[in-house]
Amino acid sequence: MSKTTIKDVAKVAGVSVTSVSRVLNNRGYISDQLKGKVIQAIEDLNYTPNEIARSLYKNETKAIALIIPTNLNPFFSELTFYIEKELANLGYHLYVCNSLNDSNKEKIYLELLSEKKVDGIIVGSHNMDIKEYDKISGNIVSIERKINDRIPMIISDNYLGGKLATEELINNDCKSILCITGDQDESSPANNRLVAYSQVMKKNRLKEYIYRMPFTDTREEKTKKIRSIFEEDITFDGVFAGDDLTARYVIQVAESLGLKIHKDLSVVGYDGTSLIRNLFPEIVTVVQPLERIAIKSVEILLDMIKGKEVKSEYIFKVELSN
Amino acid sequence: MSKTTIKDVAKVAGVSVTSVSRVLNNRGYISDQLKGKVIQAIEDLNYTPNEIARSLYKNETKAIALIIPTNLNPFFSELTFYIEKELANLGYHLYVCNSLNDSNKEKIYLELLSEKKVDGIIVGSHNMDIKEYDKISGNIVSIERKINDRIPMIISDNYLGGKLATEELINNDCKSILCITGDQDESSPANNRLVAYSQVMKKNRLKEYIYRMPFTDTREEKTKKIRSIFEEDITFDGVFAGDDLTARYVIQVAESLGLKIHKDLSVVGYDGTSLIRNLFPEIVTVVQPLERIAIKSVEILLDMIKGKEVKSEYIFKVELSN
DNA sequence: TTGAAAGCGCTAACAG
DNA sequence: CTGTTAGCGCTTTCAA
Repeated sequence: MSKTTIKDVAKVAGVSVTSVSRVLNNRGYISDQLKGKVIQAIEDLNYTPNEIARSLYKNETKAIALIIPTNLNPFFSELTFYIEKELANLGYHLYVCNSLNDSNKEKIYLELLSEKKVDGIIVGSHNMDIKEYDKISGNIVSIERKINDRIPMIISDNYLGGKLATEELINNDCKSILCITGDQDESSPANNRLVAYSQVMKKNRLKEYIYRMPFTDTREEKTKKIRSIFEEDITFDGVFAGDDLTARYVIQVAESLGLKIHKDLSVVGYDGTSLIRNLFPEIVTVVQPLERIAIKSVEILLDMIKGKEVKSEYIFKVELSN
Repeated sequence: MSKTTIKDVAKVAGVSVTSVSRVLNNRGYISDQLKGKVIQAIEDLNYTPNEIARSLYKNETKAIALIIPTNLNPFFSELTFYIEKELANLGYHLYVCNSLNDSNKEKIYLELLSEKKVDGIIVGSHNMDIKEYDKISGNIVSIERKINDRIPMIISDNYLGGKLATEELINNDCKSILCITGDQDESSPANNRLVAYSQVMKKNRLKEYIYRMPFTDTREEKTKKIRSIFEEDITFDGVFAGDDLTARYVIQVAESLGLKIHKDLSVVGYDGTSLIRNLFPEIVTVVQPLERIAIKSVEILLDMIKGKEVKSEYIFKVELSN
């Protein structure tokens, strides 16, 4: 928090601020002699350039914001991790913004862009009225979410995921398969999992059972709902859960009801984060290539910042665990 | 990303930039008439003040950095969540910095302070040579880590945690209790868990078994080590694990070896994050009041930024789950 | 009440 | 090769 500025360095080195700036940025003509003096002064004063001043001049902050519902969820936690890692490698820093599915909070975070505090935003959230995004200029990419035509989308192949999951359950001889999905709307890429489920079920002449469970439900709420589903007369022998946490809750409820997993009930989850797979290696799940998605998001965003043309959609394959 | 500046607003409103600044900051004398014109112009131009310029002038960024080993770990994930939440409430933004236990990375992140890109830093990491911190001026608080006398420390009562855990195992009639701990050095607060374990064991005339497992070990490495411990002749009937993930791995290995948890082997974990407790409600663990720790860290850091006096240590009680 | 002007720390024309 | 100087967009004395 030293107050040493480029002026102090210039004074101590006995040169102009320009010369200091030159060695700082290693740009422009400068004799080795001056350079030496400047470097010496910088060391003596333990000087660090003020990045804020640089940002103001360059109109560039080397900061990116990531807006997600909550980093408590392993999916977003892992996404955050890989994005931060990649950005750090490239000399950027990451603001993490938990919108908590509150469109008002999301809006406030988006202001980081117009306030010039960030060079770009990666959105993994989606609560704000989509139209609001139309007003916002600046560099934005979106993960697993279609926002508008100007905002590139990095997604995984949700249709394939839904297909793999449903087929896996059918291969396990399940006849009565419940699909638990989030409360996303039809335009959401995640909805394609549902489409795939329906198609595969139809093809196999099986009756569809769809249950919508809001993302925002707590563990207690989810568990309660799952319990009441299982306590109704329909006896499912397969569940395709919308995410791994839900899959785990289903397993907990089923076991508490005396069901044997794999034998009485097959469960397939979704996401396949390392944490969940470490904690519950036995879980069958659709694995998203999170690291690749993260790296691609960063790549696309930085391309946009550099003014390069980017495609409007990037799709990644998923696969079944094990 | 509009390029509208305060000058544009002034021009459109037909006033000086000073007046615009006045209404922006709601400070100083300004007639209602001028104020109205300015507000109108701001709306017409969809103007947002450039926070970077403000930061430069005020020498304050309203940004805080959190340096942790990795936000993949539920403990740090939850810490990040609560810190970000609290900061957002107070109008601050959070940079998340995963040091990956690499002292060089930690050093680079610390530069955020001297570059004036942040107003303060919360450190939950600890790899950098402690002496390096002495050179750093600026506002820093530390979580669960003694860095130096100038840096306040927010910790939980590790001694109490170790005591509760060991006593719980003894109450479960365990006679042969293994303590798995991290590779922290003796000055680390976490070391007090070990001290408590030793004292309680001694008091009960039980033989101590301590195993050090580096934080940085992967799940595979940890599992392998745990397996070889259990395959040796000593047959433990109790394990005090250094964190909940390790506890889970112990349980996995034990079950794979045909042991019944609770009956053949009792396990007590540490941390008690909501995620693990949701996923794994039956786990017995020492619960740290993470939200309170997070809020206190923010409070102390902001106090330091405001120039207030703060204590050098803040200790929080822990408790056993269930 | 209002505005002109200096300056936060830095970079980059432009002269020399 | 080196230095003077004009901003980057904003806030705040200080005069008017």
